[in-house]
Amino acid sequence: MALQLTNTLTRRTETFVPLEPGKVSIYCCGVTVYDLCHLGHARSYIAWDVLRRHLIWSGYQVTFVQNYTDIDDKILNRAAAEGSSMETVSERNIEAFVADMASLNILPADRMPRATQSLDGIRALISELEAKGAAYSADGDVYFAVMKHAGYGKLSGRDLAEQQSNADGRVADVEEARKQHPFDFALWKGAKPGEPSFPSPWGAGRPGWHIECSAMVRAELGDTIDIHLGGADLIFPHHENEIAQSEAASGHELARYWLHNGMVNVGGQKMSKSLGNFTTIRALVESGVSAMTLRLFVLQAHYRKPLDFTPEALDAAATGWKGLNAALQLTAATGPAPQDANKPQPEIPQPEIPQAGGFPWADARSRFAAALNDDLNTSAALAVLFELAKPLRALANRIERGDPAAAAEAHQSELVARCVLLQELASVLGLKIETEPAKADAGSNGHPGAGDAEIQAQIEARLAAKAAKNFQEADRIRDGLKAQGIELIDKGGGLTDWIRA
RNA sequence: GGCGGCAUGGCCAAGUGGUAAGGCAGAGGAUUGCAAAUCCUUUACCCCCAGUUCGAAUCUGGGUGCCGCCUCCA
Repeated sequence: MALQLTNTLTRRTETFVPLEPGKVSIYCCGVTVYDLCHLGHARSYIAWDVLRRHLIWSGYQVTFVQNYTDIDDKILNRAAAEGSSMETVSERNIEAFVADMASLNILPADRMPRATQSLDGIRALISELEAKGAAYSADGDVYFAVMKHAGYGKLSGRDLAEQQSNADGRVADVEEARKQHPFDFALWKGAKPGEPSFPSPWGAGRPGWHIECSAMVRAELGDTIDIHLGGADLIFPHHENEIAQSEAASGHELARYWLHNGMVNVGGQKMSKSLGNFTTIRALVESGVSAMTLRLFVLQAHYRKPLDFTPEALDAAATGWKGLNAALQLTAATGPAPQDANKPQPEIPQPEIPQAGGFPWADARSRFAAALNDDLNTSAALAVLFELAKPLRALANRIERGDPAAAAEAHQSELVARCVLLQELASVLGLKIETEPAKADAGSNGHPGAGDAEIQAQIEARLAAKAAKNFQEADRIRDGLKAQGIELIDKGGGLTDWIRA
């Protein structure tokens, strides 16, 4: 089955056909770099990362461009508040963005243009629009005239006449008064005193938000691209305006497919900076939630539906990930060596990997592919992963316990084939092995708790007590350690492991 | 008010005409000195009403509830 995608533009799920066979050009709206990314951003970019990985896995040559908006009121406000500059705030948050995306195992975009580096293209585009009569200037600002563009509203389903009457009752501020239509939006904003500005034919100022993306798409990928991505909250006005600008200038369709992801909700409300109900990726990871747990949490829901963020759901994902991770760890020990990490797309195997024919689960690969082809049904795809992983995690556990027969079983051809397949499919979802955090530094970073040596001594004492059938003493030691946050795990062969709970 | 979307077991969530995937939690069992961890087994007729159909969670109409966008937002 060919890839089906739900296109916001047509409100239909359509078969994906690229402009050029075998190649896909993608533009993904990035972040305004005034603060750290939160779970909502993570959801969006994980979803699109899976789209990208799936396309690569399917044999497409993908060009993925994502922008940074590094000129914006919010950045200026932040800079003013902390007494630094726009550049300082931007640079810091771009660095954080790169790190956060990497921690979530999101493939870096092929190119990441910035608004501040795209000014020539922006000015050229505004000039073109002006020459075509689609833009007008007013007091140093330049606006796009929505009434001059037939088809304005086609993405979001808005009707200009209707919206105008709706807007009539609103309070019109100074900026509103300059507009010919309430939906007209700024292409260029005249400089305000004390703010950074850039020269232009319309006077010093800075670009509006929407024009940045139009200019960057054009500079990086051309007039028409295959897929344009973004959050559902960008449909209007951002993407609507982007279409209007680009199509008014070029006369060509901007993007064939528009994909939008659903929001992350908290208590039934959208997670957002303005509501203040957000949790940053960083805060989650620092609180001990693993990156792959976040990935699993996000991928268990369909990308277009709203996703509720609750501690319970996150716990469920953490436990679920533990099982998959155990299977993947066995896979790493059994399967073929990982590929060269320096290759451009190192983690995504190409489709030539041999089929695991002959086994009852041999159709797992095609079921997985069918799930992703069905408008990125990651939830159904994950079900295939869990199915493959089940016997592997059981085996991993037996090996862990020192079962000698288990180690031999791991090399049976069926299990090896299963491992190879699991590894391949997991990589398409961007799920990768997470190793246990090191125990060594615990206790030394301000947290009260026993040092390793002391814990080991206690374990020895308890084992001795157990051997002497002094279970009361053994339990006393265990409870004592538990009070310090140390949990003991008895394993086969008289061994005891421990974890910091 | 306009546009769009969603309602499936205790929680999260697939499934778009043929008799309910998966994860988590729960229950029973195995294992354990007891635990923990782990493994095995197991748990739903799909918001309400009406209709179409041999047959509907899935289609149609109506109702109710919830969410997003209409200002910056992934």
